[in-house]
Amino acid sequence: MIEKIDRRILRTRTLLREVLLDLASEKPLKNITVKELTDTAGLNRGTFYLHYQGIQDFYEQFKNEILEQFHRIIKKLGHKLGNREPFKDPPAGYVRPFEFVFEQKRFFKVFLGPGGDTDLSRQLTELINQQFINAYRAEYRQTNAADIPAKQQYLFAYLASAYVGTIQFWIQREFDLSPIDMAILFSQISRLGSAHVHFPFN
Amino acid sequence: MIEKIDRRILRTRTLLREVLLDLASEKPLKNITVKELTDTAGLNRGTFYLHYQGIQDFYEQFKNEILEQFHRIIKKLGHKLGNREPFKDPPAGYVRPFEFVFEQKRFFKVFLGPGGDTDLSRQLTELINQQFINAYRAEYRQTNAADIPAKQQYLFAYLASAYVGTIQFWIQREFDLSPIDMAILFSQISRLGSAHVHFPFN
DNA sequence: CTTTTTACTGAACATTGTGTTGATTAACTT
DNA sequence: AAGTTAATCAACACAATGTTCAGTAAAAAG
Repeated sequence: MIEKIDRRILRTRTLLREVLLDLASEKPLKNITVKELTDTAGLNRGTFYLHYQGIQDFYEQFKNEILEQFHRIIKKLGHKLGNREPFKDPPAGYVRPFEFVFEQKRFFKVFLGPGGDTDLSRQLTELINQQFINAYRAEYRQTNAADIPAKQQYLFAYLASAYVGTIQFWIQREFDLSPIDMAILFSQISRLGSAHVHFPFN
Repeated sequence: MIEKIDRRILRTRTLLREVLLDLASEKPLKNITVKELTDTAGLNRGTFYLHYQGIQDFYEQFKNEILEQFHRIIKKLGHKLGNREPFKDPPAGYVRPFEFVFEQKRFFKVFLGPGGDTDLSRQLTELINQQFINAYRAEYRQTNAADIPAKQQYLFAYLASAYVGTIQFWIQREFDLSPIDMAILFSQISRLGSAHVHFPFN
């Protein structure tokens, strides 16, 4: 069932997001005000409050939408664990997350970059971490997550944060590698470890 | 030459920090105001502005002091790279960073946890990343950092963010492992990779 | 095309926190 | 004990917030 949303609502909401991403590339998120947002959008300040409880709520909704999309993408690749071999020709599912970040580059640059959001990085990491845990539980038929050995959990936390951190570095370098290369790169490092990785002189 | 600082100055500054860490364990940093800070500290609001330009400056100074201390600790261990073997009996230098985090647990819980600081995680990662780069330059007699192969740089970014992420997870788990165990854990995962790590059942 | 619904506007309002200032008091240093 | 300086108190203008309500414009429904 498709909810029909008033075109005016859609227009102002997307406009506000566009303006936000513009403003946020000049100054940290925390210094952006509702007044500034609506002024540059040419909207009445009151209009903002018809849609959001406050600026915090505005960010939250924006983030949640992206997080949901990201979640839908990564939950497909069920068992990242099984494959112990690093691949040279990555399955599409492993490339997709990087493609998504690239598609939403304006968002990620702002929210994941300096002066960005306090929690997005953590939230992404947590999402990926959960994915690892789910895969582990499926493989070892472990009912509840608390039963997973501590060090195994640390491994997942390690990998998840390395994953997000690598993406952040990728953004910082203005996406100098392709999504495919990123998928290969990550699989190589994380599976082989720093001691066994040797890159051909690219 | 040791600068003698008026005891009153020292008292109010440390008091403000204490109060901050108290308040911040109840609510996100961004919702803490100067008024709230000084009220609960029993200080006049004007006094705050005798010491800091604003709340942002206050956070900045606090962070920078910790970052400097952390920097002093990790710059000692020159070449994390050389050791390709994971160790079971870690050198003191590799344990020290974890000890430091543990000593400053109140600070790190607040600034690195949910509702914490926007940039500290990134700044720590950057600090460690630089350490890797320095070590690499020393080893390969590479004069400037830009000449380091891209994928090598990605490896460093990967490791640095994994390092910080592991610490964050450690904090989240209320420091369930000892600093020594953390040092061992990190060296094992990062050197062997997820494919070759096998933890004894504990 | 007309009617009805509803999103946006404009302006006002009280409230809260900010950053600064100047005179006074209290505490520390020498 | 004298001199210095940090903290206090109260007041100030200022800016952003969140809310309200009557009026207008644009969409959806018939």
